[in-house]
Amino acid sequence: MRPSAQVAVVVPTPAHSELHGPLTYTHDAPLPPGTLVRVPLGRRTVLGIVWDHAPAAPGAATLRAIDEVWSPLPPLDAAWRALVAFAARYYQRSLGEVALAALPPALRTLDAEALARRLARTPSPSGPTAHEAPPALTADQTQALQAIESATRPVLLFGATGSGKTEVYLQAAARTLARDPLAQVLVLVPEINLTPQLLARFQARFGASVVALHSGLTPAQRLRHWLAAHMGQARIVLGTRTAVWASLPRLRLIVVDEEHDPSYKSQEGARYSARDLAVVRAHHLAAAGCRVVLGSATPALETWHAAEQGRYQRIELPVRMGGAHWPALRLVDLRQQPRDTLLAPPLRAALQARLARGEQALLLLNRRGYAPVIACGDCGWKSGCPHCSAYLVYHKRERALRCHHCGHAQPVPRACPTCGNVDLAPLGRGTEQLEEHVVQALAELRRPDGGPVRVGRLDADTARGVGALEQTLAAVHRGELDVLVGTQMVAKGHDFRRITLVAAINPDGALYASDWRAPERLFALLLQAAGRAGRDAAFTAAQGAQPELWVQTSQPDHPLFAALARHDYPGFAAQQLQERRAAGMPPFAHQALLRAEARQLEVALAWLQHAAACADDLPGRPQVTLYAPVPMTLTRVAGVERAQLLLESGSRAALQALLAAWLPHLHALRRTPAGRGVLRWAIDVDPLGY
DNA sequence: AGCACGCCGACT
DNA sequence: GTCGGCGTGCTC
Repeated sequence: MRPSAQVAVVVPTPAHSELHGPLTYTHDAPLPPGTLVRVPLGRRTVLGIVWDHAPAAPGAATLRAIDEVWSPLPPLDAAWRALVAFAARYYQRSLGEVALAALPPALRTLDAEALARRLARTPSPSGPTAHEAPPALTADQTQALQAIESATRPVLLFGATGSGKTEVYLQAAARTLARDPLAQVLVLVPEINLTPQLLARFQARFGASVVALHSGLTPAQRLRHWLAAHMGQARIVLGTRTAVWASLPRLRLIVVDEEHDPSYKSQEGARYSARDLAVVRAHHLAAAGCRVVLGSATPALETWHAAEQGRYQRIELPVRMGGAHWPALRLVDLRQQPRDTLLAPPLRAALQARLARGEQALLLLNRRGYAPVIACGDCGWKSGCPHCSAYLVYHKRERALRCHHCGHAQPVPRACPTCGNVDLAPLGRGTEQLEEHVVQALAELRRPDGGPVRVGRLDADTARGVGALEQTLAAVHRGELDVLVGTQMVAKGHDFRRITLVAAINPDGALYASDWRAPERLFALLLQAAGRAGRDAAFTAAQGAQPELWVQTSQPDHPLFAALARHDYPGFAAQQLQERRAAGMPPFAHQALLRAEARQLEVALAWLQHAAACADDLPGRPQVTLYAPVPMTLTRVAGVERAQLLLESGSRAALQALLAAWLPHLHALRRTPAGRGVLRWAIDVDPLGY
């Protein structure tokens, strides 16, 4: 058989490669776009995807032949390819990198034979097996459901904890599946291990037609679930941000739960936003009637702004909470307290009173370890990381100093390394110290049954290991722990029945932080944390307890707290948006970052300076502001210096045009003297933090 | 990114 | 005498 057709194939060429379009291969017949193939690339063979158009002039003198065609597998459809093509263009990555990263990693290791074996073992298509009966909806929920069904724009489902968003998702999914016997639904969640309840509820309602897609699965499970989605057997796919890439040939509804959550933004590789791509994906499928629902109690300001402008349709679910009260806000002015106060007297008294009555409490402190740094009182030495521009955190129980950025660990020195002083003191507070402090402060206290108060801690340190997280949460749930101390991970989605007091020990970092998105995140965290209190209305009522949210702060007059006291997200958002508009910040401007890494900071900065110079005269340049290159806030991590250059424009099109035209110049810089010593560089479109 | 080829230091 | 350090270059 003589090769007679030229076929465009997308292969995994990384962003740094200058091969960013499809490559041309030969085959004995044309192949439909979306077909998976194995092709030779250099000295290896790789997985590739047949793409839509063969380039007019292949860039290579001699073309090579496709090795293997995976014909048993249906091609990836046009809508999937459109999503990948959009993301590659928008986030300035190569088509191949995005397309291949969107497939389950295990697929890349298969050959045609192994694939055939696997497909033979896939189960027969399963419809949604009716299990648990859906509960009756409230009037508000019914209205929300109807609005979703008739929506022609993305829907923002704005509703607090306890307003019944999940039931709306479930019934919207049920109606979508009922309307079209082949329809598929995609549900995105921030972190699957923190929301196992949602998966459980979907499985209880829809049975085996629900599959999960997230990084906690084994490679084989992930592949099986991906194939089930691709073959149309899975009717509902529930997963984390990577699930936005799932091949779903009959996708008709996308739900993005907790849409404001920063974990939807990928921070390495292609820096995509799964929430934004979900909106794009639904838009591509608008003609087929696909809807997208973004749900949150504290939407991202970008999303809120889009709703204000009418680009998204806002649907509000009023809080019901089964008659329970919204927690009252109690502020402690830390300026009136001694430095480094952990529990101010009024908070301590409130805590003791609650525990003595048999209620539970949740204490939030966003720093793990015992103290964020140890210092010498004589010479001023501080425990800096040898590889990062950060302090080593003191972990008392481990007797170690640990870097939370590069993983460096060392024993705690007996004496100051510079002056020999043996009196080294921990500075600042972490969850480990808070736990110790709370245990001491409550040692004398007795619960109504006469037992001692039991204190538990939940952070990345105690949650390590299989099931550790679930065990602690279950212990709180069963009432075996009275106080739970932890980082923000305790605020997410858990249902603690008897918690009536939630306290943020010192969240001020977010108010001083140079990160201008910090207030938005803090508001979301505190509102979410407050939602943990008073969940069990019957218990709260029987106790005669008004649930409380305590915040210790040295800025009690910050407008954030006034809005929080009123439980007023719209008010908070209006105030923040006004500030953003005045300062010309997103969502009133569009941003991108060029980041560079090198062994020496000067090298990274100089490269960015050269990069800025090449941007002159490019399309879009007049409408884009390029700021001066600066070191990142955390300059050095694991021995690598990092710097960045911010680009900002009122016009997304101008920014996109500039970035696209800039990329070849940036690649070319690699071969110039300016490129020497630059380890890596990357463009981050719509960056979250910097 | 892989994965080669390609020239200079401490080991079986 | 080799094993191996990562510098530089290529992949239809």
